[in-house]
Amino acid sequence: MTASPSAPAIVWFRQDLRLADNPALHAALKSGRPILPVYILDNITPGEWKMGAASHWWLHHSLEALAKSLKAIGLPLILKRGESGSVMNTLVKESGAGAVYWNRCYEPYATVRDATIKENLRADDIAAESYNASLLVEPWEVENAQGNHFKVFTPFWRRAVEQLLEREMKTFPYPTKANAPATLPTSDVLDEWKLLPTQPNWAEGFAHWTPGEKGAEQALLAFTDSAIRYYRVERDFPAQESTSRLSPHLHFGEISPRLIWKHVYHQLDAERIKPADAQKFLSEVGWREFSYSLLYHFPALPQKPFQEKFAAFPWEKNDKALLAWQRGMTGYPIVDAGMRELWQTGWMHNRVRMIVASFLTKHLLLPWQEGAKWFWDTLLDADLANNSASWQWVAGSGADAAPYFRIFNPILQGEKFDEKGEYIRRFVPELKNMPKEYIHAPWKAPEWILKQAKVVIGKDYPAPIVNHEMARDRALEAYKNIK
DNA sequence: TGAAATGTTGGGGCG
DNA sequence: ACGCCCCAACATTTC
Repeated sequence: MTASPSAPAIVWFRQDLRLADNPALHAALKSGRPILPVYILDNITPGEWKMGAASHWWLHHSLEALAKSLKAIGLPLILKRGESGSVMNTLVKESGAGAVYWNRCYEPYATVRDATIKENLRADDIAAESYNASLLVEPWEVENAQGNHFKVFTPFWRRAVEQLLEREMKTFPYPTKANAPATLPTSDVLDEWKLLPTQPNWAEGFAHWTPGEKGAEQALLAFTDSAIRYYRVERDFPAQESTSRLSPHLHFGEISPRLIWKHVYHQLDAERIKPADAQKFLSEVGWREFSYSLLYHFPALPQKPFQEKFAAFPWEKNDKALLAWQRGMTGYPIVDAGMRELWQTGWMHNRVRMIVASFLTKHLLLPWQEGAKWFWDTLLDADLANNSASWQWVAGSGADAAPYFRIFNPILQGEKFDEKGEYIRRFVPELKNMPKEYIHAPWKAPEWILKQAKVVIGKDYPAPIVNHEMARDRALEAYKNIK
């Protein structure tokens, strides 16, 4: 049986929680059918990569924002929970839908899941179409001369930019009005999903974020209006607010990378920013594209080392050390500040992410997968492609990765990038009175300095859980096993 | 998008 | 004036 043209079109929202430049929504509008927007909370299909606690917090607020925006153009948002395929099946039957549109997800479990759903829908004569809303280039579009996917970032991005400049970048306008079906399926109540923490409310420190499409747009405008000018130089200093902070918005698809690209070029054409500044920022967006390409071509990226030889690396197991790292109690102030920033704010500055990741994998010799899991649960911008690719990058096992022997010295990194210790003082308050000369290695401070700063090492602030020189030698020794 | 070890150079102290 | 040593300062190599 073929559904009538007046049968509703379901728009299945996933990681595209926006109305602007939303191809699936646009397709539904174009179809002329009544539109039924749906979000399915699927904590079954993703297996071990089901959404983490911090992401749940963001999702709650983002869905609230999405529902509000949809309402303003005349549409509801139907919330359902369960395994995507069977929920969709029920929804289609209940609503008598004639079409289902969605924007692609690229996680391995999602591509498999969505292919099956599409096949089943079409077998029932229901139109099913998917679109690209999340990436500047599809992961399969960027190939080298041999027709393979790139394993090095620079040539990848060069090729991608060439392609992007060759073609017109199409974006879809923000819709003004839409029609909903006369009868609606029942919706879950968002609050009953209990996505927000209650006791203890560990999300207090998340308050400065504004999830949702409007918050994303504000963040983009604020950044491209001024901070992008200093981004190239200042992005490495965690005490400054010089990065875009767009990552969670991008992950949830509250902003389209195409609109980011267009907006940066617009600023460039108006000569409000310099080409080098625009390029630097866009190349960071490019790393996201590169990560998606890697995950697409190497679906085991979240579990297995991209470079096979790392399968034999002698990682250790040490729950006590892992816990100290997670809690920001390693005794290395720059590491601890980062881990506490993560816990308190749901985000960590990129420079510090590299430092803490290097510390986990090289100073503690703990597997990068452990770090990836912790980030997955605590980051508001937790994104399977970015998270997996970046952890492998630091660990040395990834594509175009930092060589394993590039071991960060947490003291030097602190001195270089948080010279005055502002960032450390913000997140490690027990060191707030330490003079900058000793704040990066407080255990080396003379007795009278410690006394004056009211710090007893091992009591107020932990002694270093490993000795840097010893750890460095040990890491290099371990590396010899796989060289 | 490192750090440490090793090598080289050149100025100054000093016999 | 000269050679020698010391050691920053910088460069190169290695991990």
